[in-house]
Amino acid sequence: MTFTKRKNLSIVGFWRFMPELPEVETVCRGLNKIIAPGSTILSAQLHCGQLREPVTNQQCKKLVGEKIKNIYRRAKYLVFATDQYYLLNHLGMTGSWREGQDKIKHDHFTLHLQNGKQLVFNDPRRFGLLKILSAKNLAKRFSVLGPEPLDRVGFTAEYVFAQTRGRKVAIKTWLMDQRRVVGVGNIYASEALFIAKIKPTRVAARITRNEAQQIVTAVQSTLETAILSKGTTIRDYRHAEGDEGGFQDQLKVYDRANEACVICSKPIFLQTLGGRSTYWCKSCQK
DNA sequence: CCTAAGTCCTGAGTGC
DNA sequence: TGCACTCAGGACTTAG
Repeated sequence: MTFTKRKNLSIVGFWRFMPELPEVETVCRGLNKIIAPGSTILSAQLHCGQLREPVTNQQCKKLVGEKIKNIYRRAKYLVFATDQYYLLNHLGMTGSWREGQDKIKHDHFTLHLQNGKQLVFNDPRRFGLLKILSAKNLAKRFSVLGPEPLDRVGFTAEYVFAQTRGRKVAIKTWLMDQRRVVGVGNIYASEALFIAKIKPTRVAARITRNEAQQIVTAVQSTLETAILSKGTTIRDYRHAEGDEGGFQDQLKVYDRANEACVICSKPIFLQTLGGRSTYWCKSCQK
């Protein structure tokens, strides 16, 4: 492992983990503690404008002098709300924020705050996103997103049942479609379907009303437990210092190909579904 | 060579 | 024939 261990980390740490909803939520809470109770931006420096969408230093300069009122999460996005603008950020696959004065490889953006702290966005694969938007344009971007999975009003069995009618995609692919419900990525889709005892390959339209309820309950309990564990840290970053998630120890199927099912002891099956690694138990999930 | 957490785009297909 | 929508597959990128 060539990963450089980070020392003297703040609460933000050097987050390197799977950015699905629980991870983004964890990052969001940490960032809010750093900016609390609200910090004015002294400078906003771009080091690389080639992320998922191009961004220019000139656009970033609009943030200078703005006060960050709060940072919130919508879907897998982070939104830094300032007086006049919204800094929209997506972690992509490998994006992370840390507090620190040092500069390392793949640092793309630095915010200097009046409280003396610096927030740095790092993203090796550059699948992440940084955008400075007006309220109107932010709303436009978010208009395509489905309900928050932890919203008991928007994400219900009735909703899942209705929205899966006529859908021929596999239920796992459906769950990961951010237009249907947000925040569920490849790890938690496998995990939630294991809890729901439904096989990931099931055609969405064949989900029954009762199964829709099982899916809603499983998605919510999985995500809430993961948030309590501060997310999942896995693979290359497993040994990184700093704030590390703990949910990887609770994964029941993801990354456990051929290992014993925690329920029936039969080997966990790995298959590619919609181009993504999918883990499930052929015995427990129907 | 393979794999990887997310999203966006294209093109083929379907149904009205 | 359009039009709107669905869905599968690939592309983007770097690192191990």
